Amino acid sequence: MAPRPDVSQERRNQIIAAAIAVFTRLGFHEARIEDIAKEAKLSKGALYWYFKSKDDIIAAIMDHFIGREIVELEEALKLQAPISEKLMKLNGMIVDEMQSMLDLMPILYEFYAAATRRKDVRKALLQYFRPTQQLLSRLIQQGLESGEFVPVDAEVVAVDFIALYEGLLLLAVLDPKTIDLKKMGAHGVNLMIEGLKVKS
Amino acid sequence: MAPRPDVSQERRNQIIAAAIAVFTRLGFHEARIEDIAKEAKLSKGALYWYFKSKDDIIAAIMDHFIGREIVELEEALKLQAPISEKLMKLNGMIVDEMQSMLDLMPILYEFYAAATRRKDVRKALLQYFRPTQQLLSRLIQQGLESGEFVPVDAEVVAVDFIALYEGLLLLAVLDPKTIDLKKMGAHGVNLMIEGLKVKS
Amino acid sequence: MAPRPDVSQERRNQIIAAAIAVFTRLGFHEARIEDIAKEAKLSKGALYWYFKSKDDIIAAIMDHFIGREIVELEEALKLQAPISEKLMKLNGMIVDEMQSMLDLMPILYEFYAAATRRKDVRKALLQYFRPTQQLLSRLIQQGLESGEFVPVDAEVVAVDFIALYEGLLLLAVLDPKTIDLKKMGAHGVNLMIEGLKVKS
Amino acid sequence: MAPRPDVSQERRNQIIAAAIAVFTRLGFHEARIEDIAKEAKLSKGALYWYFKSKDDIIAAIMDHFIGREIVELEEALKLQAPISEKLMKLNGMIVDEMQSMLDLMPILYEFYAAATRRKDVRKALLQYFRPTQQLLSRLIQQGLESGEFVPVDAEVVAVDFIALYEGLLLLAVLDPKTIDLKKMGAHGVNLMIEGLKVKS
DNA sequence: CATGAATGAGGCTTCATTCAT
DNA sequence: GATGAATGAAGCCTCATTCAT
Repeated sequence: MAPRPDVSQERRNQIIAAAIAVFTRLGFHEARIEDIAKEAKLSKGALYWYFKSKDDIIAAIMDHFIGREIVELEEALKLQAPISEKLMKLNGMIVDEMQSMLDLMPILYEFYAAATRRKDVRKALLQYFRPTQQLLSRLIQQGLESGEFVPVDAEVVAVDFIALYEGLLLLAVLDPKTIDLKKMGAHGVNLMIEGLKVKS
Repeated sequence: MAPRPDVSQERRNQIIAAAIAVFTRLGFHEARIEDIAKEAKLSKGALYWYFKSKDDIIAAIMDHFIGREIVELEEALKLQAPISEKLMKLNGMIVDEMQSMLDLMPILYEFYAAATRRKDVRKALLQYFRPTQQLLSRLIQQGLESGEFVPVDAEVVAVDFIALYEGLLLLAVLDPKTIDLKKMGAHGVNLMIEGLKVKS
Repeated sequence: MAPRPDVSQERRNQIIAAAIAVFTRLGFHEARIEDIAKEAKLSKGALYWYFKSKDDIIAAIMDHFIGREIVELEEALKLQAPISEKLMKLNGMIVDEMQSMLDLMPILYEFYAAATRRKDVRKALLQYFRPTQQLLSRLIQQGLESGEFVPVDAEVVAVDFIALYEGLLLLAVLDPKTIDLKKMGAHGVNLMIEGLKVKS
Repeated sequence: MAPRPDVSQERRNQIIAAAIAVFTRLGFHEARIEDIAKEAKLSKGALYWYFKSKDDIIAAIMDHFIGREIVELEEALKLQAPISEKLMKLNGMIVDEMQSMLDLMPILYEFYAAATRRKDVRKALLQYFRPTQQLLSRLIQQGLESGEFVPVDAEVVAVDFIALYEGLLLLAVLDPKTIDLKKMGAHGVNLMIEGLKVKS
């Protein structure tokens, strides 16, 4: 009588979660469909009920990454404070988010590797960075206009910020013992912001 | 001391070169031993004469990357100039080298992805960064000691520099049209150096 | 005696019809149970409610073929006319029926192929031919007895007639543009009948 | 020193032969690549060294069928005898050949089934019949021109002959005990030839 | 040293069949 | 009766690796 509730979205999420876990552990190539099925506590066939292929699962994960919301970051712009402080605050938030993404780096790096060869992956990843970059860019632009910062190309500096974050993330992956994302991020960003400030 | 360059070494290099070309084009997983053999104008059997396995070829490529010399960089330290200028100079050299590595990024990123799961790869890659990092670190240290720079943790700043470079490299891979490695690298480094300088 | 046409029988027919359509389009192997279900506007589960398996559906189709009545053909024997004319008339009816079976040839040929390996299928198909063959045989026998035909083995000639029909059907499938079943059937049968007639 | 002789043609034939044996036994669908490999005393991989896919093997078998030579049949035309005798002789040869093809009927009928859905298969099979048909047609045409036969459409009669043969082949497959290809073929052809002759 | 035919384990995927709802 | 999500056995095919020549 009661129509069975549509479980398909739930299943898809369940499979995506399992796939992320397995891909993280083994990488795209080493991970077997069977492994993902087991992790999801489903049969192989069930996976193919919800996804067309292994690649389709990977694509769904990519979307899952890209689709992250970053609304909270917007808040940083609304504070009443010097731009440099806003930037530091924003930086802190970004680093916090990165910290939380450390576990996903194995997958993210597979995407980066794929991006070197596939335009669609490049595009998707760029979308991933764009919101943050635009936020930074706007903020820096504000600093320029308010006279707080020396005249620079806001876009370029925004890219430099992102680059710093991304680079630290990579180094943190390679050497988590030595690299303290938070500390080193703050340090680097601080330097850049100091460099931006007009010398009084 | 130097390994005598017998035929064997020549063949190995020939194979490594072919493997790099093919892996760059296709990635580790998509590349077939057959493809590498063809690229090297050898038979599959010949490859197995010189390398134990596909993984062995990959490992050799890794060594090939790591083993690159960076002696020229050392020169930067010997100039007679303000540290900030030396740093800028060094930066330029590093960026130039990176520029030349852009083609190898597909392989490098596969290594990064592997590094997230394999300690040996992590170690090897760290070795790759270490010399540059130490060079930067020493230079910054000099700046501190000479009073040219504000007191900072030289190690940390060196890492921030490397991170900036690495991050730009990633972004350049994703969006080569927009990202001008040289310009943006100079910009970012310049900001940091400005931030380092003691305000007069 | 007649099986009461309950819902069950109706559903079975519905499924058989769908299966014939799909098998015609795709063949036994390429056709999926899912395809048949869709064609029948039923669910896969429903199909399994009425049939034990895919093979069971195929078997039912086989029965469906075999069970076709050919009562009308019997009429041909009752005409008052020379046997040769009766034969021509019968031939026309057979060819007309074949014409109408052209659409089912894809399935019929799958059965023929199966017949080469399965005795039960062979038996069933023979039953399919037998009535027509017996009809022909009886008619020819009449011709012999009436002295209208030269002495021949009626059974053998009946088989030759059937063979001619079947052969034309095959050729019509392979080359419908060129093969005019009706015309060529009439032509061949006419020749044989002429050959049967006693030369005056 | 001695270059290894090229075994590829040999291997292909070996595989084709094995495939014919297995397909005859099991049919295209039921036959496993593994079965063919075992029959050919090769590994699965070896099959794929010489053929791209299972379908490729089937296509090669098709070609193998089509490629049969029928030169000997041509001889029948050169005899100095009445056309009707030549036709009987030709008939005998065709039936003999068919007799020898009985074992291949399981495969041939799979092709026929496929032909109902695939134009390329139809074309190939038509090529298979064409030479024989043309031979028959020419012979009948001779009979017409010499006044030995009543005026008929030689093409049509040739098709009827072929149809008779094919039909008998089918019936022989279904009921080998009853159907004597040779006898019934001779009988039917004889009737038709009698029908062709001008009544003296 | 070099070749390339041969091997066979193992992956992805399909789909007939089942069964909880 | 009917549904369609779920199962899992089994097939085709790939490709790293071996080895006779």
